Amino acid sequence: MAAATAGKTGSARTSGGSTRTPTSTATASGRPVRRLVIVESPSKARKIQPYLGDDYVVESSVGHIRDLPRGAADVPAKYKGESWARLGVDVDNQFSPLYIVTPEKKSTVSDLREALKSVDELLLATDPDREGEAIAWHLLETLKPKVPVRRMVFHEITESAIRAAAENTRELDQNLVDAQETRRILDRLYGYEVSPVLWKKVMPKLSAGRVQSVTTRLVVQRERDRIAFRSAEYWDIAATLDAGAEATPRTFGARLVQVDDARVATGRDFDSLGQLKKASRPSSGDGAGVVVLNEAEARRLADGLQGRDLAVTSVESKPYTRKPYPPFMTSTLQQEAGRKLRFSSERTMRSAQRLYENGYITYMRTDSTTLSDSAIQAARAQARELYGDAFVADKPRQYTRKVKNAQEAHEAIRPAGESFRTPGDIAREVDGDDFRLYELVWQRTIASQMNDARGTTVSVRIGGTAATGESVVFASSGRTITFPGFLKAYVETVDDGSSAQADDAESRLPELTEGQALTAAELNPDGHSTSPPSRFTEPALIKVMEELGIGRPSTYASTIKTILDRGYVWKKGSALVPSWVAFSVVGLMEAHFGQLVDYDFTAEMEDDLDSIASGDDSRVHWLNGFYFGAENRGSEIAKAGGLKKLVGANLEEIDARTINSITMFTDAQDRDVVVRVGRYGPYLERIVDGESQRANLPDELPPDELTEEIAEKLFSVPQEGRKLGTDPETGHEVVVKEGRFGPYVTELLPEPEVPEGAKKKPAKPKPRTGSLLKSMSVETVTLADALKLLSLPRVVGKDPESGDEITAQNGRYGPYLKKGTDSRSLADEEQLFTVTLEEALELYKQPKQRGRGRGAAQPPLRELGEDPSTSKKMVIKDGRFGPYVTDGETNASLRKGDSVEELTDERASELLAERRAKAPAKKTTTTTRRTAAASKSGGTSARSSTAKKTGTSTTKKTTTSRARKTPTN
DNA sequence: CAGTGAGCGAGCTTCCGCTTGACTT
Repeated sequence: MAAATAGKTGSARTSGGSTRTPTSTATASGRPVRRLVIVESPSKARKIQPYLGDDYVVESSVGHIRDLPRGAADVPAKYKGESWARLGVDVDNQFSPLYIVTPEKKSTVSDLREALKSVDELLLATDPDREGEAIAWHLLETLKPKVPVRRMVFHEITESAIRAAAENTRELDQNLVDAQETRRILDRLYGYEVSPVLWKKVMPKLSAGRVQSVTTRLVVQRERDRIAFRSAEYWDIAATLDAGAEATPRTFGARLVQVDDARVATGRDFDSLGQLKKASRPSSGDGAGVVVLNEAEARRLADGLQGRDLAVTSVESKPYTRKPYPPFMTSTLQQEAGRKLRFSSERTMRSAQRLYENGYITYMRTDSTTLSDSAIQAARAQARELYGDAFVADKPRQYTRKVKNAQEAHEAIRPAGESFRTPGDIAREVDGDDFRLYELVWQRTIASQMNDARGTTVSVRIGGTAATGESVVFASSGRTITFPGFLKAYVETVDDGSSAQADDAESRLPELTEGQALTAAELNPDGHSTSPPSRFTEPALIKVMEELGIGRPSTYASTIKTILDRGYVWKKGSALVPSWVAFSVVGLMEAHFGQLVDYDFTAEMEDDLDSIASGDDSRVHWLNGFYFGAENRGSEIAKAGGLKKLVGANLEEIDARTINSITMFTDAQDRDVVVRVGRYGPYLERIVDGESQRANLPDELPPDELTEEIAEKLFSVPQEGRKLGTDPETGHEVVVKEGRFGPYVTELLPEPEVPEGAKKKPAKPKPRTGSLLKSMSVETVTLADALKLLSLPRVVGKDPESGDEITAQNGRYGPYLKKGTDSRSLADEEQLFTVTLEEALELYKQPKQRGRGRGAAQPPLRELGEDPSTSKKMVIKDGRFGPYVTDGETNASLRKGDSVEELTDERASELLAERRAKAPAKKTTTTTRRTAAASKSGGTSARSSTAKKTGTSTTKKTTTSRARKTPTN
């Protein structure tokens, strides 16, 4: 049963009005009080049960049990006709949400109801965070318990903590529940209002959302930076200096850092576009500034320094200490498993889930780095045992963190238990991914309780004067680690493509003193070029998501899966590359929904949710601002007039053609080279002599590799398809191609010879073409198939009465016969080649019929009874769009979940009633209205705006903007 | 991105977060 509630009632109070705390231990009859405890996770329930004993029954909700309906199919009949049914939120009535028990949770809910029957009290022990509070409230609303209810919270799963939590319960925090509900509704409104804009303007089935859209934007922006990047070259001198025979090591490396008063530029002086940063330019007033050496200068200097005296001008020694890293939380685990083990975040989470369920590690979806006291003791004990006292930190280390949106409902991820099993201990039980991940968690946890690594860093500067007069300074630094501390147990891996040094890397310098003379064993001019910012890997992207506070531990992996599934991003090795569609979508969002893809949007939302949780703001007030707008307060989107207005205005204003055109650069003739995102994938276009020139873009070409050079190459490749062979009759080559209307075969005609003295080129003859039949595919079509297709239309014969020729051909709506302007559909494609004149004439004898099968009317799939409301006989028929029920006047498609065999008369009647409610007008008016609507949406759709037909039906704005654009194209 | 003649039941796609099995290949 779908439990629907529109809006909250006063029943959201716990303990049924009772205020007794702590709860009593016995019933009036003297029997011990039995309590049902509901947690979120089944394995947590198993773990807690023994701590609480026989008077408690511990069950789990397995996450959320109710949610907004996913789509129309989930909406209970009662609300189907409502204007807000699509959203599942009654925006005009206090944003009342419609909650239904999630289909897969129905059995969980009935199990919980059953368990509730035998207890005297209910303890809602869901996680101590916003979502957990909401789950508790949903349980209360759904189970409607008759017994007292209390909220139980704990942050640690130990016997004492659990027992204490059971004794110190509280009431449900309605404000916190409100904050969660606000978050849920905001996400629904954002996702379900903005996604349809993308369907109309870019492509069907695309999606937008608070988390995925910003994440996609990050990847697109990085690619844009890479495209804009221009590599810069800078030089310095790498010297090998000799400290004399006594020194160890005798020689060491140093680099030129200064010439006269100017600092020699290094990679850090260049920005993300590869250009010298403003602050580093000589004109910035920063002393004598920075000098970028070129090759000639570097060589000249190196030559001028040959054999010159060098001397140590300063030696600076500083202690090096490095603190251990905090224990893992979800994001850092995914990052390190990605870097060290090369696991995708999904693979990491799958493995972690197994380890958790089998009792090897603590809960794996957490944003906390906190360890329980017993875990700290266990880690210290094990570190002591393995590495000795000196390696264990003097005092227990606790890692608190203040990170955006942290809810900290769980512990850090660590080995489970009061004492840890070493990887060796579990090697027999666990292998593969799970073993390697456990080892990682174990090492990191142990290391977190160990001592700092200590050592020394030494910075040396060496001066000299070149024969040509310049004074130069070389620099060198060394790091020695005298006490490795935690590094002995665990070293974090450095990101791919990062210039950072691992924490345990050492480099030794000899003992040097100020004034000490040195000689240069080698002076090598050294050229460098700046490199573009590297692409995101999954771990790197998750790190940024976490820093921006977008997404939650339970969703990092699934968000990445979503943007992969939608085709916004694809993987090249471990790098994430944005698709051209992503460029279109992000471009649209930035231009028209800028507030929604602002990197700070979630952070601001979290602040606002906090004020709802603290009671300073209300759910309805906030949502009103977000959806309907508010002038003086609230988010940027509220000031912009609210989401609803924005979506409406943008549907009219956004020009699909502009959105789906990504101008890359201008070619040598100053023509814009544009990537167009079309229905059949992206292609390149430019206007040459007033004509559009197009080229296919290879699927595997990352946007930043589309250089001018490559573009020229692509343009020069003829639009060729797969060659099938040569037509023996004409000698023309036959190819199969993907076209605007799907796959087709065509012949390649030889270039016509231009007769001498001819002023104009002769008109090009048109090649024969033919769409593939349904039974054929681009991959498997043969030359024989192609020749058959090219032989169409086939002359079937002449109508003896009129003398008109009857032909069989393949058209827009499939195979058909044509006689003048009169046509008849053929039942199957094979008939194109086999139908005889007699059969054709037989077909023409029958009047043109709609919905006909092979001449006879299609029998219904199933007969139903009479519609109780109209007393009309109902039948189920099969149509173009699948089975539908009809009473002769109204037709209604069967929905998801309806089956032809099991459809009841009641359900059929309901479907018909719904259909009637939607289109109450009479036939004629319905037709005109539908036509109008169709041409309107056609005018704004990406697909049609590129097709010729819509020229007349495009909106004024589209037309003007296209007209304006034409000259530049 | 090829160009080829109808008339007609469309309905669905999509969000973020919280949790695991029960399905089939």
